Amino acid sequence: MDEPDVQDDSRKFTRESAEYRREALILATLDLIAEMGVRGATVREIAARANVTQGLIRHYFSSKEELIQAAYEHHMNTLTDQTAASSGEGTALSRLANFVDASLRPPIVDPSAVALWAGFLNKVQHDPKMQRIHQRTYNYFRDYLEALIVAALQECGRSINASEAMQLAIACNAVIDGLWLEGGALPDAFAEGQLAQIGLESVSAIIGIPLNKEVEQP
Amino acid sequence: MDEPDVQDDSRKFTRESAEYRREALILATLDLIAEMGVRGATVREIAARANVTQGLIRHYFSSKEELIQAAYEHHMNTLTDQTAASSGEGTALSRLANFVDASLRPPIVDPSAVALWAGFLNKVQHDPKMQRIHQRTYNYFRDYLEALIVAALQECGRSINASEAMQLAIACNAVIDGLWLEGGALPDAFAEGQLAQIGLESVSAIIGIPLNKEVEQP
DNA sequence: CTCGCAATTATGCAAGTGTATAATAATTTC
DNA sequence: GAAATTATTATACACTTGCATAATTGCGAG
Repeated sequence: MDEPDVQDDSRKFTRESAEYRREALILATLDLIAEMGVRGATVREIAARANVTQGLIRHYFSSKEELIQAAYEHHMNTLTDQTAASSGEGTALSRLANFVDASLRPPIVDPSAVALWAGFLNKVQHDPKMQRIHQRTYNYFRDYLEALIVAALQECGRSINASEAMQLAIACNAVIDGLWLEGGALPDAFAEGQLAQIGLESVSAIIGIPLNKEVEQP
Repeated sequence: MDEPDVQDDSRKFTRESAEYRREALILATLDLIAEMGVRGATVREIAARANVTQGLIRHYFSSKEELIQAAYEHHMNTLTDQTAASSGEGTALSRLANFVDASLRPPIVDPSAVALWAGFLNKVQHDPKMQRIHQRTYNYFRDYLEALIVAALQECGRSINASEAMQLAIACNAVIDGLWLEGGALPDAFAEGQLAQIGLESVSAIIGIPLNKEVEQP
């Protein structure tokens, strides 16, 4: 008797770093909210998916609310990081095109991503702390887009004032968001690349500059 | 003692038509989902807000799930009805302008409306019946918009093929949806009329026709 | 090597959940 | 106007929820 278990040795659990456990819990939470909505993200489910028992959540977060806030912040940071990476190098025009294109393809366009957004919305509308995170991320995106637009226009020898720039950024941001939303909500309604193409053409039309994603040639 | 109650006579309840009760329950459900998310829309809360006891829900709907489906369908029908009414009479150009304008002002742009949309999304993604309702409404909007766009272009002596028309409709729909979303999610971030103005300019740019909402003069 | 401490599990609880069933009372029917 | 009907209420139940507290157990310090 007492033979060691098939894979594990007979330890009942292993200690992990606080960082590792926190992240595991946060990722499990995001997964569950995307899949089943906040309603389905119960402490027991979260704990199970993170391979711990439910008591541990209270050891790392003083309440479920705090865990959800942490998860939201984590998610939003991931989003902005992905964005910053997407537009890469090159002329302002090509960076803008890359940004639009990347925003309208997987993994950004994805049913889970939209589900996650929707799952958080209620909390965002009611909890001031989450409101701040939301506003910060939205502003980050819009300002980023605005800078790209202004730079692209300048490259074409055109210049606009601050108010016009903001309006263009709001409009372009809206096209992207709208397409993102529809692509995530109706995944089978659009062909591959269709959203990106429509997005590029729409942004082109709005800012008045022809805009083509660079086709990289070997 | 035993004086009759202030307003009511001493009846313990009054019977109402099935139609009235069903609608009351549905409206209570929509209110609650908008306010607190699906999570907050419990049978007891719904019943309380509809001024009945919880048992009655099961008398009109075989399950809570069915009530929620009915509520969703009701909501979507309301949306399409409002839309059809918004664009009114006149030239195709002015009808298109009116449609865009109405879609980007209250009561369409409204935090509760966005909250409602978000609250339903999970169910929509998982329940085939709700998926069908969603798809039907989305198609309705897009086709409606597409027809307006084609007519407006024709009025200007331009014509496009079916594929181009669909792309323009998708793009315009996306701008509207995106602006709608942002206006509902960040109510204080936009001045009155700003969303409508940006929407009109963006749609103008996308379809390549100057488009101004008619200023009605007395 | 063993001891102490913190990470982790185990157990319990009160409140809230959807649903089922029985009891009541308002309206209709004859 | 009494009886049948059924809309409505009242009560109960099994289950889930978040949270609290106690009991373990892995692991590093001495």
